[in-house]
Amino acid sequence: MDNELDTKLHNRDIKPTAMRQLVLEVLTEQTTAISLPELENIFHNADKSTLYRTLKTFEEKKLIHSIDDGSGSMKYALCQEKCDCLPQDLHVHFVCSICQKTFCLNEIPVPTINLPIDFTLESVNMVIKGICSNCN
Amino acid sequence: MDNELDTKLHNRDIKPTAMRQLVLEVLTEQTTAISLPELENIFHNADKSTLYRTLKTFEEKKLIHSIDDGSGSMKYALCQEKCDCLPQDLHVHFVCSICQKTFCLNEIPVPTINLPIDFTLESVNMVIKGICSNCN
DNA sequence: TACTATTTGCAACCGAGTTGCACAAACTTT
DNA sequence: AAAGTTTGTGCAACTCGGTTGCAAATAGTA
Repeated sequence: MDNELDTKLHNRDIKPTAMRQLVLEVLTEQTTAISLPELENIFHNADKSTLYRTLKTFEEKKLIHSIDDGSGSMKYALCQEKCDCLPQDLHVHFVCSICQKTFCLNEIPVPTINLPIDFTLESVNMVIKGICSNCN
Repeated sequence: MDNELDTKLHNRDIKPTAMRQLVLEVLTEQTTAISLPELENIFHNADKSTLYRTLKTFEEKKLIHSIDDGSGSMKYALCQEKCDCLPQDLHVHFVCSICQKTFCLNEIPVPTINLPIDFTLESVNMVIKGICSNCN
């Protein structure tokens, strides 16, 4: 017996505990990225460090990616199915200065940059701040 | 009597107190961006909140800009002479995963992004992580 | 000089993130 | 099934960057 969430977990080599299923379910429902404190509010009876470690595990296994949107708390969002979080997989993020929501602009890959000589690239965090379509 | 630092402060409408002159001097010496904790280490006898407020003032007056490089502490670096910190003034930043230093790539403006319909742009934070020329 | 505004220093606090440790649950091996 | 091992969870405590209130000090002004 293996629903869609369990499959996702299994595909990323994560054992499907109850906690993980619940967290993944919430993450799946979101249209915008979510933070650990927000997750704590949703699961107000769950333990902070368990949620924390759940996110860490998910991130390590590349089920989710983290976005430092400058809000003071890291945001997390589901990766695309075959994402490896390599530079070529990365997309631009957008944070709304009104509603504070953080969007994955999955259709917009991070632009290629010509780094100065002897600088090598590992990853890119590109966050655009502005006003989102809901608030505009 | 008005040295170069005082002129810089004056140009940005900041009263040149002793503390501010010292902090600006340190900022001017840096080739990479610096954080509040680092600044505290340099001025080990100065007060944290004074340094904090000094940076805030500098940033408000656009003498410096802040970079959220994902290290956990905000970094600060001098703005270009006529910078207004508008989107078209922004440049790419680079953080080295070995020496942890954060560089302003002043020659590299942040690329223009075509946002989805009804999204409006205010600012961009683009941080590239990799290995710098010193560590390569 | 007296008054007002600004800056500084101190202390205390907040909140996100993190860790150690003991207990619980799941999985292995016989 | 029992014993042993690995993995996950819950709790408490802590770190650290950032921030604020307030009073003392300093600078600027009438």
